[in-house]
Amino acid sequence: MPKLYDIKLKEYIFSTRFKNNDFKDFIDFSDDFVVSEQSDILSAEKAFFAWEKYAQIDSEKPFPSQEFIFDMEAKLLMVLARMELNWFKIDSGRLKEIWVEIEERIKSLEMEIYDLVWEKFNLNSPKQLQVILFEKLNIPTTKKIKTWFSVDNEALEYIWQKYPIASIILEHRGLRKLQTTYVEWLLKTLNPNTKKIHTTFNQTWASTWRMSSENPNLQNIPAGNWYAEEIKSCFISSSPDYKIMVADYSQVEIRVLANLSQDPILLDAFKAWEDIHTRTAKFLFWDKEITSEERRRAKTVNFWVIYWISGFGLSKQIGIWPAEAGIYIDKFYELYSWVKKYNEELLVKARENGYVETFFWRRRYINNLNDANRIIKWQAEREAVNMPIQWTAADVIKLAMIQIDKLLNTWNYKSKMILQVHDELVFELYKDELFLEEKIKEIMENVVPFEAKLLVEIWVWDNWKKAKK
DNA sequence: CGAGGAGCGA
DNA sequence: ACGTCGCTCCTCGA
Repeated sequence: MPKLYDIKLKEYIFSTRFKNNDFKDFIDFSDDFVVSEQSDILSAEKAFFAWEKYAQIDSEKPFPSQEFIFDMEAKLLMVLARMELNWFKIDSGRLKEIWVEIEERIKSLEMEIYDLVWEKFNLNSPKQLQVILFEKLNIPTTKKIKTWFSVDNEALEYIWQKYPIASIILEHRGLRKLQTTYVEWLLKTLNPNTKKIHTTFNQTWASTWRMSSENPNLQNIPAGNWYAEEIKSCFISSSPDYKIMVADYSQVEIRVLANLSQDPILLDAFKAWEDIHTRTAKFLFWDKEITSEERRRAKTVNFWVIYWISGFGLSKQIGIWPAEAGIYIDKFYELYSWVKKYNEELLVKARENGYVETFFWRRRYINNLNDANRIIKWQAEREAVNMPIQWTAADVIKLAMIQIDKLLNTWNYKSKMILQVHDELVFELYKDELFLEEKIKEIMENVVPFEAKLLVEIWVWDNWKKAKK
């Protein structure tokens, strides 16, 4: 495998000629050309930015595993280039139908709103909406923002029971979002010849070393409500010979936390294949039969406590009083006492060294841990606590992607990896290669020999829509 | 064109 | 003041 800087030297010329996305105008979308040229250009871009970023790190003190990380990113570079060439097929006909359906609903919601206020105004303008709600209708304000009072979802949800107009605005806004950001943007970025979506993966732009995706961003396709699921079902396989396979890391962050903190209760729960949210719920709510509502609350607690959230923040999340939320947080640390100890020691070390490290010794320098301003200090602490978890999770899936790509390529399988969404991989699975499902699950779960084993869930369908968890 | 408000995902 | 990050949309004023 060539080193990243070798790739960079070889491809530098391309990256300077085709900065950013300008190159798309030069691409002839006939198949041969795409495979050879575009691959070079995309790799070049990534190599260029990756090299720049590593050059920065090089100027810092060297640290043990730099070569390992460097090697991983270099290998991933090629994997991403291949993924971008595979593209995701879209059912554009259905997408256009959805656009029309949404448009009709939006029009009727608009009429309802204009009727209620006896006036036409621009619903897309928060400024105009503020005037209508807070001056014309005299609705009490709830949340201050820089300029005046907020009309965001949180504010509207607070008043919708007393003022029905709020719920209409909420629905209207949600549908506009789907229509413009997703349906229209997907149709715009769709390649008309191949009916496929070409996203660009950025390997090195995110400060967290997560990947990002743009033109279009395929990492924030909505899910949950009816229209959102309809949009997801428009992501289809490129031919009837292929299925869409989704492989999803289950609770990856809390499993990573278990392994970093070595908390015995947490480790045991995972080793015994217990449901971790129920485990927490049993402790929070006194060991009786756990209702689904209690499990849901415990899930939120598990999820947020690893982000070092305040009692105030947690209370807003689950709609309880701050004092009660504070009790949940204390309880969490009582049960998983090593997690608390681990976080405290991590912060002590971070203050001494000025940095924190991930499982793979990626390093993050953190400045404001001793800032006199509490707000800034807390933010730095959250960053310090978060980073080893989030970044380790990002590395886990990167390593898995490299191995899976190797598997698919050495045996010349027809199945392809087409997308990464942080803890989820999407494949086109060829009909004669269904056995790859097990192999891929095996790779993903064992790519890092954690004590609390990683768990991967897999779905296979005709499209990207999947059952709600 | 950029800031600000808003909202989607992980 | 009280998860983080990234991408995209729209408006509005310079």
